[in-house]
Amino acid sequence: MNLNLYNTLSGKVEPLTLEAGKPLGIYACGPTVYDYGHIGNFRTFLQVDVLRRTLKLFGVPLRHVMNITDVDDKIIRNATALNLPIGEYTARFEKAFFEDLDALHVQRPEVIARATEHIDQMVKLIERLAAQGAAYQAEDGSWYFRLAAFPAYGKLSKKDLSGMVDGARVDVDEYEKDSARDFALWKAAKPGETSWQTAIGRGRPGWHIECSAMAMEYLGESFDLHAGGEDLTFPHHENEIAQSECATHKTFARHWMHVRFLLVEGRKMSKSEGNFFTLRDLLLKGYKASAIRFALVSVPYGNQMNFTFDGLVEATAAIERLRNFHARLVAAKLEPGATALKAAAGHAETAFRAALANDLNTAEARAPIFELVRQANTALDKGEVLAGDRDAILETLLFFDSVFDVMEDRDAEATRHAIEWAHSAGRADEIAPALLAGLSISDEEVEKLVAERTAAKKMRNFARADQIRIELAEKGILIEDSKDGVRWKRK
RNA sequence: GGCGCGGUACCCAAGUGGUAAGGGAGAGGUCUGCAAAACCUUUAUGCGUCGGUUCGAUUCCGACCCGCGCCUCCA
Repeated sequence: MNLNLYNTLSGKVEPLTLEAGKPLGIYACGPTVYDYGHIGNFRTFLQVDVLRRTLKLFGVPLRHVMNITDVDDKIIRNATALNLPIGEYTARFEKAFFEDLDALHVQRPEVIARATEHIDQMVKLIERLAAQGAAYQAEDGSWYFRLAAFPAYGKLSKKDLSGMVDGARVDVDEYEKDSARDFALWKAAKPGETSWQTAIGRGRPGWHIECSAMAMEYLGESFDLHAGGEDLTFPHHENEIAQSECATHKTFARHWMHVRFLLVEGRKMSKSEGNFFTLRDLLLKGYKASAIRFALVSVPYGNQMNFTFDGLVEATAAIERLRNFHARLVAAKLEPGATALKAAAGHAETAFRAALANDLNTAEARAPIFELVRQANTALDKGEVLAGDRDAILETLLFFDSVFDVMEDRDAEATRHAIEWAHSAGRADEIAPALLAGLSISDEEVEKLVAERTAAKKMRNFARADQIRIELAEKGILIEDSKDGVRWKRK
């Protein structure tokens, strides 16, 4: 199946085309590792994860590159304040970033590229630009890209530069640029700052050049798809296009995907609004990683999403519904054969794939899955499900989960990590009491009490049975009796 | 100011020129020792407002109101 994806460059939904024999090349802008990631960051990474999982579902071989920006102004400032080498500072946050991605089940890209490990490639690219007069060095030793060298500038963000006057809203006094809109390719070393000695002088790379250089290094001078948050459209991606296409005279990325920002409780997320949350904040409040993933992924990437705590509660309930159904289906004792349900499962899968193919419409993709769950539950109630139906339904769920990845309950691990981190980071007071209650009882102890309750029930000692259930409920353990046995789970 | 996006039930959220997916929540019911889970019924003659085009608009066009984003380094 072909994926139709909105292309910022053309302003239209277009099929993502493959070059014969080559894996699809994707470059997705990664984090600047200067702090813990917030949910806005993760919305973008999660939506790119949906993209890569959808392509894999469609059988498309991938080469997905993500950069790590591990040198920039904020990093230097923060590391200096802590009196740390920047490498030590960034390593800490890079590690945290990948822990967070793991908690959210974001798959690793094929290539992870650190800016500081590609200085050479950046310098060569700047030299290439300089050779044709598109880059120049200012008196302080910094290098700039000459916007005048690239007339197509603005084609991605649809900006008309002729209306923009130098100096109007631009800081012109800091460096000696030919035009205020020229952007930095290379920043001359300042005393005490991290820098590299290179053929173009001592200094450090500008932000935009790293993505151009690393994308070309791993995907070639022209590649399939470039993705990132919507804020990057301008100036970051526009600048990448300018410097790359100026250097190579080739189309840089053919397709551009931008993930829209989220709002938190209806407002732009900001520290001053008090609605700024890292993943860790949410885990410590007791929200499950799977619920956060499901909530962040369920609104299509092209739509602004409103992230709310009610939404997390809802996502938790929706996932429960799926997991309950899955467990019920697997445990059911079924006769061989198949009914119309088998075909229904196939239709649900077709609708699921079609929704994703339609510009990654995750909201639309969920619907047929939930519909199938209801149909199958109804049939299970009536005892009408046969083994062949189950096989087909489980297969559909597998495809669904290959993209959404919320069926298997691996939440306790992410929560436990967050709690350990809170202790080490001096934030133990932020851990929700309910989480601590849940930790106070092991699986073995739960099993023992559940067995005792089952025995008590058998002897019609309902008082004791209820007492155990209440006791467990206080620790966040839910017990469910069914014809096929007793099941328990952590809330 | 320039460019762009959106306003769908109690909440979240798809969608379509021909009469409103899905999830959550609420209410009633079935099942159950009690629960939980599950199922059934129910909750928008209505899709920001006002006009227009059309046999017919929530869907197209216009105006207005409201919210949001980008406009030099925030995903």
